Amino acid sequence: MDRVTMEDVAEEAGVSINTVSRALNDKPDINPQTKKEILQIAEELNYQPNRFAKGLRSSKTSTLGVIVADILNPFFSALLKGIEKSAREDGYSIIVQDTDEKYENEQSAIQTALAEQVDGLLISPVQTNDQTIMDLRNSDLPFVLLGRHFDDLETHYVVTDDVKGAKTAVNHLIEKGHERIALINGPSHISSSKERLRGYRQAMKNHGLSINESFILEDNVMIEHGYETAKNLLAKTPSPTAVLCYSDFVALGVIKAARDEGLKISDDLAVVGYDDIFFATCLEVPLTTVRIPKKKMGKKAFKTLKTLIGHEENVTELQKIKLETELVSRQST
Amino acid sequence: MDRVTMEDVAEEAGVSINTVSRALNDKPDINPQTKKEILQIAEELNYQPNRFAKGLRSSKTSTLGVIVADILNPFFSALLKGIEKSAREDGYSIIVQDTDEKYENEQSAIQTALAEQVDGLLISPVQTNDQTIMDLRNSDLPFVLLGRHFDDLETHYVVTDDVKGAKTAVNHLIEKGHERIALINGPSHISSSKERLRGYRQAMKNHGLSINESFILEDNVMIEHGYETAKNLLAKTPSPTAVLCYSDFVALGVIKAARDEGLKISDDLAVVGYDDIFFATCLEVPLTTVRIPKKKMGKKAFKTLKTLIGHEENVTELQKIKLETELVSRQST
DNA sequence: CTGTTAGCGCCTTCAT
DNA sequence: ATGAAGGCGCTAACAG
Repeated sequence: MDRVTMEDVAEEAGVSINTVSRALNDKPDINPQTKKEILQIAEELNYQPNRFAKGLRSSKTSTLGVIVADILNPFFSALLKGIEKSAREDGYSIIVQDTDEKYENEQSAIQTALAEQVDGLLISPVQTNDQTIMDLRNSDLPFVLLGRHFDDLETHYVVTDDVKGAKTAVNHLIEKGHERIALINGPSHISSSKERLRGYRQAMKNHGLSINESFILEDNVMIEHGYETAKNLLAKTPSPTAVLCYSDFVALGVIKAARDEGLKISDDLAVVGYDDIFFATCLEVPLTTVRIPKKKMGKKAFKTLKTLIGHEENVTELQKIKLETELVSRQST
Repeated sequence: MDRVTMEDVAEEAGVSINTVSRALNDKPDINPQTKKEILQIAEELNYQPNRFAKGLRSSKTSTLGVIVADILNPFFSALLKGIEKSAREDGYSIIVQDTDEKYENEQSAIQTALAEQVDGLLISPVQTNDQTIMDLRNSDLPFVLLGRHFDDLETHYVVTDDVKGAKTAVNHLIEKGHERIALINGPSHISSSKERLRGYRQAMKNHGLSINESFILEDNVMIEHGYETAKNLLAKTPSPTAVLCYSDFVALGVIKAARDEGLKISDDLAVVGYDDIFFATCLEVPLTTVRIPKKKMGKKAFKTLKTLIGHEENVTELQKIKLETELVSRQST
């Protein structure tokens, strides 16, 4: 049994293919009555539009590309979940690609997305190089950056307010009486690292605290835990009494290192994570962390992209969206 | 600047569209020299085949559907990562859908996949009902079950040997001297739960240990931690001295509950997880767990599906693949 | 309001 | 070894 086409429906309804098309696509110029009949018949026959014919004709595919840096990272999984859900609700399919934080993969992923003729693209860029994104801007494919953005490259993006997020976290630590506060940050080429560093510096400065530059360390995102880095940090004299981490994963590593040193979390070393992923609550000492509204962010990114797709070539105003984070205070501080 | 088509290439090369098609698709009946020239020109012009035209003609899409129960679950993320990688290497794109372990979502996801005209489907079924999968079997879309399978429904699948996995874990606990061993299992409609229960029973029986049926509990997969369940379990008298958990997440909940009770992990309560997800090593007491080769499983599932797609309508032999797990012994036992 | 016509870009006969 | 013609299923333009 072959797939049902518009022709089948047309025949059954005794009208032309075109009329069927009008009915199915909510076009004007059709008798409500015929329309109703056609829809009915299409339903009975279980008509499913052929995406490829449609895509070929209209060059609209109802498919979006999503390029994330690492699906295994719960932060991105959660974004993906939000994106998938809202896209699906809106009739879009998503094609997912994973770059493993490697620039060359980003390049080929974007190439692939272009070849796939997606209607739009959501990307969390690797940021070791901005060439691909620049190229992309020169193509006419609408895209929105996800969670990361460039200082010197104007694009649409949906991120969180990382300056503020880090600032709030540091303020919290200062309120708790800490002065020797360290930062184990992500790679400095990533915008969120840069901004969190800014937030950290601002908060310290605002409270008149001097910054020990050796307390500012950088870690790899992919390795996802700051164990070694924290080891180094804790070996310093004087050692910090509090650490703000780039992610909850990094915080895990820090906690492990602290345990090795016989330090008690909170009492001897306060730890603040970032992201608020599931297991933050499950630790021996539940983790204080900066919560990112991940699913919401995914949804928002989709909505934003959809707006762009709607307006097409139009000079749409640049969408620069910063969502708020929330400090979730638990027992690690 | 419009997209480059075969026509453009043909014009540039001074040949017919058809010849270009022959060159680009490695068809016979073409002069090696002209072929070479055409490929050269296609390259220069950066020709990209139009998937939709291609799909329309050949009804092959180079796209696979992947339907997982919960992207947020690191087990599925890891599968996805393996699938994405191997699919990409082979020129396939993947369209991802998430069912949130809900049967109605599975139904619509499969409908969607059908409408999307993917070449094949990878599914981790919800298993509260097998109707969708039965329907799918009656369509001619090749599909492979992922991580879960049905007893009474013959399909291709790639899973792990859950009977053996659980048995090995229980054996390990018995070797350590435990006799009151509990099982906090997943929902009983999921095949892996059923099989792990079988493995548990077999291991206990083989060692002549009697099973306290009240030590066998069932938990929700989505909630992803067995905290409440473990609370109940630990309140029993006599209480178990060891627990095998359905996942590392469940194990986390158990550990938390044990902490509440003032029980020391390993000494007072031995805990074995399942999956071996990242943070299993990062816990205060690193978790002994049954490692599932997740990425490998993803790759294997893709390969299997690809075989089916190759052979098309053919009565291909049923692929029932069970991968081995590995008990990773850490400090929680 | 409805039908006819003409492709979208590609691949598959069938000629040459 | 190459080209011409036709059509996959659909939508958009133009007639009526």
